[in-house]
Amino acid sequence: MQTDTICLGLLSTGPKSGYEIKQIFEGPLSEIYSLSYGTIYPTLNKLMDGKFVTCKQHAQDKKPDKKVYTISKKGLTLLKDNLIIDATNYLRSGNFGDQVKSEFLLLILFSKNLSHEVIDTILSQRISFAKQKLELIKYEGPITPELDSIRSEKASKFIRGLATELIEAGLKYLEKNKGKLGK
Amino acid sequence: MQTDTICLGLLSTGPKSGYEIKQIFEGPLSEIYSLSYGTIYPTLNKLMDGKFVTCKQHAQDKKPDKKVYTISKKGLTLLKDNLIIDATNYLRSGNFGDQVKSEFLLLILFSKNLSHEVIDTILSQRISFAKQKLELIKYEGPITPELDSIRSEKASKFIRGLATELIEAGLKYLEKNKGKLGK
DNA sequence: GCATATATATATCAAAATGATACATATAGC
DNA sequence: GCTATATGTATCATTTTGATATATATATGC
Repeated sequence: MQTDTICLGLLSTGPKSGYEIKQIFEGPLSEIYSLSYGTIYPTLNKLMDGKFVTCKQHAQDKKPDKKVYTISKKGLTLLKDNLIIDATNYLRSGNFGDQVKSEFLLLILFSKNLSHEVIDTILSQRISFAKQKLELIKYEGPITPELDSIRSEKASKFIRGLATELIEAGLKYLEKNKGKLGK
Repeated sequence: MQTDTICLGLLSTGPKSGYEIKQIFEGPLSEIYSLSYGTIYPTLNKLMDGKFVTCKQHAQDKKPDKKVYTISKKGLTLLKDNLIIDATNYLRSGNFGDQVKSEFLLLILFSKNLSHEVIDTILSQRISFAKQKLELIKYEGPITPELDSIRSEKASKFIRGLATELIEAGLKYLEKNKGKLGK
């Protein structure tokens, strides 16, 4: 999916700055996708050039201006068109485009070359990491309005539910099978 | 994790060609990681330059020569050194480096902009896709020797078990909740 | 009180990776 | 006989990353 489409999709749930888009990928969407500043800022500028978004500069005393982007009518049209194309390509290719790169699992795969102590540490660190993730994802308390506009979407709840199930399944497996790897 | 380390790790389970490395990322390791030819071939050449691997060219009549790479002693040392560094960085950073980019979940996230029919199709296509994946991952029948050298590793079985649990959990969730998204 | 770390905020860029394409042939299906 | 897929290596423009720079405010610890 093009970065343009992803940014427009996020802006379709409410106006946001580049920094806030990045925050979303570090928080609520970290199980789904990621984008770096080097991709986000140029994309927002490109969307500005094409009038797919508008920008309001909020002066903040002593902090750099906050540039809040709002999707335009033209942008919303582009978003819908692009999503339909993406969905159609999906269905045709039979490839759902999920890209997973897990350094944890690579370390496990190559664990023959590591000592048992290191492997044990990696596994237990991973388990506590997964528990933290679960706490974070289940958190329902107060949050910034920008992040909340994502969190309250029906689709977002669907995805959080799925992510929760996946993390729990992984956690359960690791706790049950961690002994089978080392010795 | 550096591409060098990943290729060395795969070669540590037996000699392989660039094409076979790619095949592994399309098949048994598709749940873990991916690499393109544009990354694999230059990396193998770089490893050759540094004498971390050796290469035997098998002439095949009418097909291009098959270049089979074997890890050297120097390469095995580098692999172990790099893995320890990676494991240590992991533990220090608290970041397990998993990178997930799911176009499927993005489509779901932005599904407000799609028709119910398209959403339903995406969901049911995804469900049958997951079922295919499960069949593939559970397959224990005959396979090329190169792929088998990966499959028979203890770590590999651990990872396949984990992948199976994750896919099953996701499948169960989708089947149970698919109705909650559309209407 | 002072130093250090973290959060807010945008921007840039070298290095790395992708995705597409090119080339050449064999086999399998229709 | 045609077309699609599989085997196999290689290249390259475009995209993305990951690190860094810049600037300030606030919170934490000693």
